[in-house]
Parts: sequence; C-alpha cells; structure tokens
Amino acid sequence: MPEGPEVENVIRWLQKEIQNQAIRKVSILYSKLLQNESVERFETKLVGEHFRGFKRLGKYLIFELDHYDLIGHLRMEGKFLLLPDENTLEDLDEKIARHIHARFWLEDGRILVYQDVRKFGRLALYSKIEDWWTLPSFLHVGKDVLDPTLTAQELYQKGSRKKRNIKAFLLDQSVLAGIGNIYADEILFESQISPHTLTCDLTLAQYEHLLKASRRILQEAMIYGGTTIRTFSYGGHSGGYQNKLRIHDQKECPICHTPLKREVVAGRGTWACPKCQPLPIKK
DNA sequence: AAGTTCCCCTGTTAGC
DNA sequence: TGCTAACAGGGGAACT
Repeated sequence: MPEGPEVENVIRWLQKEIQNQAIRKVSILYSKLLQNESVERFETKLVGEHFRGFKRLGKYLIFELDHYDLIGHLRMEGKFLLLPDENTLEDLDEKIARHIHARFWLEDGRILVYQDVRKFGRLALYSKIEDWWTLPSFLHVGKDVLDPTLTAQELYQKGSRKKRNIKAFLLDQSVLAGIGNIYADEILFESQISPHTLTCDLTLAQYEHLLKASRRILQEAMIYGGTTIRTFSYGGHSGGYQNKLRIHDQKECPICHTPLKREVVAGRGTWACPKCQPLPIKK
C-alpha cells in the first residue's frame, strides 16, 4: 500500500514523464474521487493547466499547476498509469478499464489515468497559494519523516504526554507523516521496541532510535522502488523492498528465529518478535 | 478530550 | 467444489 517511499517513487516518475505537459481535457468517472469540487467544475478548471511542480508530503502527492494545487492521495490501491495514445485507452482490458476513475489527456497525446480498485483514493483542487503545506488537506498532517527539521525531542514531547501504544503513534500522520503499516512494523523491529509499548514509557533515546530507524528504512525502501505486497506499481514497475522486509508478514524472526504470528495492534495486522522486541518491565 | 471503532470499497482468500 | 464471510488498511467521521 503506498506509504511515503512508494509515493515518492510515483512523484519522481511523473515528474520525469509529464513535467510541463499541458492538460487538453479531463474526464472524471467517479464523482466521489473529488473531495472539494464538482465533476463539471473540476473538468473545466484543469483544461489548459500545466503540470509544473511535483512534491510530496507524507503519503500525499502534490501537483503544482499554473493556477491550482492538485492534491492526491492513493490510499490503499490507487495508481496512475500513463497511456501512450487514445488507441491504448480504447483497447484496455475491461478488467482494468472499469477501475479507471479519472483521465487526463495531455498535449503530447498521452493520457494520464487514475486507477483505483477500491475507490479509496481522493483528489482535492485548490487555488494556488504561497505555502501549499498550509492547505486544508494538510491540516492534520505533521512533518514528513524525512523533513530534516523534525527532531526526536519533538516526538518525545508528543509521546510522553499521551497514553497510547507506539504502533498507533507511528501510524498517526498528525504526529509524523509517511509511515504506514508495513514500515511501522519494520521500524519497531529495528528499534527493538514492542508495538504494545506505551508512548509515555519510552525514553528520549528510544525516540532517537525510532526516528533514525524510520529515516533509514524509508530511505532504503525508496531506493528499492518501494514495497509491492499486493498491487503497488508505477510506470509498469513494481517495488523491490518486499524482499528486504525483515519482520512484516514474515514467518520467523531473522535474528533469533522465533516463529512469528500476526496479531492486531492499533487495528492493523502486526508482526513483531516477542523475544527481540520485549515489553518494558512493569514497575 | 483523547483514544477507539466504524465506514468507505472490491478483489482475494480462508473456511465450511 | 462452491459458496459465503472474513480480510486487507488509510484516513476521517462518529462514537465513547
């Protein structure tokens, strides 16, 4: 499922492919895809706009156009495809075509389409403002994990006054943005912290470990092209990090070989080694 | 008021 | 084998 590293790969791919392309025509086939705009107005507003800039915040994609910022979120299974021409679009297998919810015809004849089997993804359109990170879409989105101004001290301050497990904390995008379920498990394993540990029981040193592990793992996953567990792909590529996962969806601990079993923490399927990631001893 | 549960969706898989 | 129910999970609304 697209987390920070997957979204980064999508953004870089689109920047390389369609930067400065103008939009000739737009058609939206699923109105709920649009968060804050009617289909008709959305389709009208985007004609003649160019894809100027490509940014990312957490798991959000930001397309800077001439007069608007277009904010996208792929949620579970959303993906963009670039089709070479009209014929390719017409010849698409019905199994794929039925899940295409938006189409953007570009000036060079290619067509950018948005496909999303589960229809969870969303697009929001805003008139361009100076600081896109102040847009309503980002009201509840904290600093990106890879934002160099984010410090362990900040996490410690937020965590120490909350009573909630660290897995939920890492998944909370208003705390830090970009980590999803898969990487949360990997980060906790590398930090040797149980997902059940309460944030108020963690030391500053542990938050330092967590932040360091978060950055290392997300960077590495990004270089590998992200993780493809179910369906993630972009530009015809799959990610490669699924082969590097150490704990998530694995059979045994790579360090002590303890058999692992899935459990639900923070409402998510969770893998952790009971030996290598012990709970702190209660006093 | 912060933390938890539910809901949106559909394809895949587990279980009877 | 064929059907149904459970499951997958990001984020926001609704609930406790």
